[in-house]
Amino acid sequence: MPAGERTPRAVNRETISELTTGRLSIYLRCLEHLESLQIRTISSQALAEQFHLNSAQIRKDLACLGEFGIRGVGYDVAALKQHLVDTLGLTRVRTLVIAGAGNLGMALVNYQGFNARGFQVVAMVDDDPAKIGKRSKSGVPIFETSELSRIVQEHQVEIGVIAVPGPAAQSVLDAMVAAGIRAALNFAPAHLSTHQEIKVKDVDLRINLESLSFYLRNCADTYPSR
Amino acid sequence: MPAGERTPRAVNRETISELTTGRLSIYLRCLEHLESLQIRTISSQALAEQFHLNSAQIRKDLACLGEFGIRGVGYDVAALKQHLVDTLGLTRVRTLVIAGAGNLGMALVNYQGFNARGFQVVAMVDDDPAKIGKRSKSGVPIFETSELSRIVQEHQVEIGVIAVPGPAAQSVLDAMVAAGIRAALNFAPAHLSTHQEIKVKDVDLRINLESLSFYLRNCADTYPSR
DNA sequence: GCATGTGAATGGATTCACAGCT
DNA sequence: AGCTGTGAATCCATTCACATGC
Repeated sequence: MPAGERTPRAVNRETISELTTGRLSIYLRCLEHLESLQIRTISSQALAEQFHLNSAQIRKDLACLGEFGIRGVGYDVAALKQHLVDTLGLTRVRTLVIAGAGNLGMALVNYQGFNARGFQVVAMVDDDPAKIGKRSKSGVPIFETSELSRIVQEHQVEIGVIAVPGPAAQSVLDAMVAAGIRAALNFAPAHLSTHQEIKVKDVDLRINLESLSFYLRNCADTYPSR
Repeated sequence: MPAGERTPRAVNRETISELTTGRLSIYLRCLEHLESLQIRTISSQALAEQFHLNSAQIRKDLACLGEFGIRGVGYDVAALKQHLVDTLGLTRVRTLVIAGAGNLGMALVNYQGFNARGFQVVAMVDDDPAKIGKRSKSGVPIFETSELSRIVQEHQVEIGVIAVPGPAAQSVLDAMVAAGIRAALNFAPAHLSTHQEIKVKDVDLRINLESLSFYLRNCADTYPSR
């Protein structure tokens, strides 16, 4: 190995697991919080306490980005934050299209998290003629689904959000692929046969409720009083 | 072991992992679909193809419920469905309260999945005086947060949904615990220090978006054309 | 001394492969 | 023959523990 190597060793980003990237997102939040508190330096130990995580895990996760910690001291908050932003691809705004202007779609378009740091909803599409031409509270216009391709071209849309009923989800996904979208967030409770060209992430709210139901059934159904 | 044992061996439900229960929910959906198609029997092989899963995993998961498959044949759709419903505690309706009547809370209260099989939103609470006394489109009333305890008592509420901004989330969770709620779904992007008495499940929509951003950054940012 | 970065050890979850039942 | 149920093997993630560097 050449001496004096300064650039962090090439990190194979493709080898970072999704579990890890999820935690990187969480660390990023925490760092932003620390920055707002004017804290300059943080140790893996201190971070671990905040999240009930193991400090070794945090160090392993962060080591994926290269060596940015300072031994004996900890991590520089600002520098580490910048590396996380970089690694997660949040240096530029990613544009979204939401398919489905029903309750869920409308909620998402108005939801802060979908229009905050790094993300922006540029349009919605829906099949209901009554909705076409209207706008969300926040001003996002609703178009016919057939216009998806044009919208994607025009705004360089990168992420599609599927907020349509289950049976319609597959055809929406297919349309997104055809339009050139490379990543999608699927809220429909359906198993989409997915193409090579697109990365789909499922968010299934009912599974979460059912998981809580399972918990209640096994632990809390047997509560003593009541 | 006594011969002629007919009841399935006692299954320790506490040993079923969350990953497994999540898949049980998915299987349940699929079985409902199959039932609507009048299909009586299904093999783990066939189920596996639908979900891109391994058939051994499905068999292991289902074995958690006891031995219900028929060797050489497969699983009886109706019977298996009933066992899943049972195991997941979906035999009776679980009542929900949603804290936060903002965009997200309103979306959730109107969302089908939150008022479908087994779940029912009975009330919302919010701190904004302008919202108190109003109702959601679907008719769910909005109360002051201070009334949480009464609502929980009155409707035997079992699940709390936290749909308030990050900073308010912890105090809402505390109030839910105080009111006797045993399970919560948290949409706030905050790390809640959790009590023994309550099971909290986090749903972080931003993490999902950031995960897609990470994917785009590493695979799709380097697309050839465009 | 103190905290990182990391090989080694552990712990889970997934997959394989086959014995056993229908 | 066909498919389940499951020990054994494998794979992946987490945790431990310590050498390394500030």
